[in-house]
Amino acid sequence: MRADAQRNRDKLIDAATTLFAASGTGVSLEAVARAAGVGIGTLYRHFPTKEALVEAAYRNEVTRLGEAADELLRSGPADAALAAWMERFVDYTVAKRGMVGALRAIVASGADVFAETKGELLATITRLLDAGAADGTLRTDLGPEDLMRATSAIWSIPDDDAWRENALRLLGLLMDGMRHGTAR
Amino acid sequence: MRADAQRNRDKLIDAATTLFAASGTGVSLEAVARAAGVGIGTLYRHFPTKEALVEAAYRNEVTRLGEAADELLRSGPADAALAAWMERFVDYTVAKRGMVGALRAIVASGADVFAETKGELLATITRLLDAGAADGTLRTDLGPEDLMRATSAIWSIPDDDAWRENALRLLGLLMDGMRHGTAR
DNA sequence: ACTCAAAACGGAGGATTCCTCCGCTTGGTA
DNA sequence: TACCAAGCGGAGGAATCCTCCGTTTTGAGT
Repeated sequence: MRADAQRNRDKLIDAATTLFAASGTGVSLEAVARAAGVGIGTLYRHFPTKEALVEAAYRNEVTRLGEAADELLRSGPADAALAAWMERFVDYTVAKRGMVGALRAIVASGADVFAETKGELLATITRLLDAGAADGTLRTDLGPEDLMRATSAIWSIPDDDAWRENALRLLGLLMDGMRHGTAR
Repeated sequence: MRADAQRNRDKLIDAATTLFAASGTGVSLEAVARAAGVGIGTLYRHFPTKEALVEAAYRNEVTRLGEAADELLRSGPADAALAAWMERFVDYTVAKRGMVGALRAIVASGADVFAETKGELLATITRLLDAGAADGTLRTDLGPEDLMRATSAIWSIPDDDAWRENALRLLGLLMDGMRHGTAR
């Protein structure tokens, strides 16, 4: 890749991350290109579809969430780690509100769009669930996709002052089900 | 309202319900108008926005789901009624796959779009939860909105052959949390 | 340092979709 | 029947996603 191409690619990802976090992924691609200081054609050459740009913008952030899960697993039982990780997830979303639409799309994607980002998220949850199976603190009859989907319910909470509180209560329900479910 | 206006309104709702159920609400409004045999201007006079048409198309169906809940409450304890109602919800969604996008929008709507339909859904869940509080089979620290949002997670399940099975497993997790949660 | 082909650039414009406007037609009452 | 408010339909404005193609820039090889 040529040097200027790499520079423009980085500028595009930066601009997209900022704009998406601030105003959601409804932002027009022309606005992203303008903010990055490049033409619309350049944007489309680097990211053939809007989804590709969205995925690129959030890959890093998802990776960081995965690292946080590993750290939590090292310092306590799996159920506590899972609960704490969910809480971190909530706080992360509070900080980058516009990400909600993108995350929803990532989780909901059935086929191959967002496949890598989704896979990374699933791998993180799998590590948490495996640890729960090993130390016996979590039920074992639900897969990582089940939990990821259940967690995605927080994206449908309206965006008001009580958002964080509502999200935590919802995740508390899930944690109770995961800990005290009928099948261990 | 003039007779021809009423006729056209009904034709539009019929056409919209059919097309939305078959292909989702992504269908263009011109296609709906064409299927109803009216002009696009007529469609917009009756339903000023796309959302208004979507809401009109599904109001009836939501009412019917509410009646089903009352019937279930008459024939058993609240936790069983809630579980059975959720199952009915799943089967309903299987039948009208295109409705998913609309339901997601209804549940997620924070302000006033879809307010009536959402209110009807909430009233139904409230009746189920109140019954659970009365007979002691369900925890009481979660509100109807919490449960509705948690249930909405099934909309993010990819649309394949295992959809129903996946949805039921997810709702089973919720029911376990609702029955065996820490706070009663 | 220079050449030059390949690669990247940028913006005009095609296609689709939501929605508005306005001249024509029709239903229902006097 | 005669009238006119109400309803009708479709052309077209605006926003958005994405494509095409002539122009500019880069950097490897001499």
